[in-house]
Amino acid sequence: MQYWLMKSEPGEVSIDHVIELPNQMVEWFGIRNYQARNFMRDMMQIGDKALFWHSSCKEPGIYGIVTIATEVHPETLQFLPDSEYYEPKSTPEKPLWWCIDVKFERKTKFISIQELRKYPELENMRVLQRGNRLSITPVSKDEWDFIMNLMD
DNA sequence: GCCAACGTTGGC
DNA sequence: GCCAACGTTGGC
Repeated sequence: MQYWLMKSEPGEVSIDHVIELPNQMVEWFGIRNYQARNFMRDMMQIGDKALFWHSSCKEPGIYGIVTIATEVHPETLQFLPDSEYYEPKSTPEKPLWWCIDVKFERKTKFISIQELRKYPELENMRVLQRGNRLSITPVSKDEWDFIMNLMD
């Protein structure tokens, strides 16, 4: 099993929004970055766990935990001409963008990015690196365990 | 709203 | 296939 960190703008999909959805699941739509796509398409497996991060908001940081709940599948919005995520180059026969669905596991104590930066144990976390713009990043088991302890 | 960092695009 | 220009991300 692998661990991940997944960013979402709370104005689009917040952890509280996921709780309200059927089965508490949501397609991880709208990813238009190849590295992030490849993580989902090639590396994620059902049962992997991810830190749910709110970005582009007043208090960026970790708000909850979700699990990877489906196999990888073509992302739906790329085929919808009216969607802001429409991708004319993509076809159902040869989809360009792939994603998984995540399922709500639990809300956690909020841990801000400033707090995460305090710990030398977490200094290599991808999300904390200067200039990081990747919305899906791997988290090591050590980092994961350390963060779980912070939440107790 | 600024801007650093980095990804993408497209002319050559 | 190089690389300048441009666009996007996202913390601050």
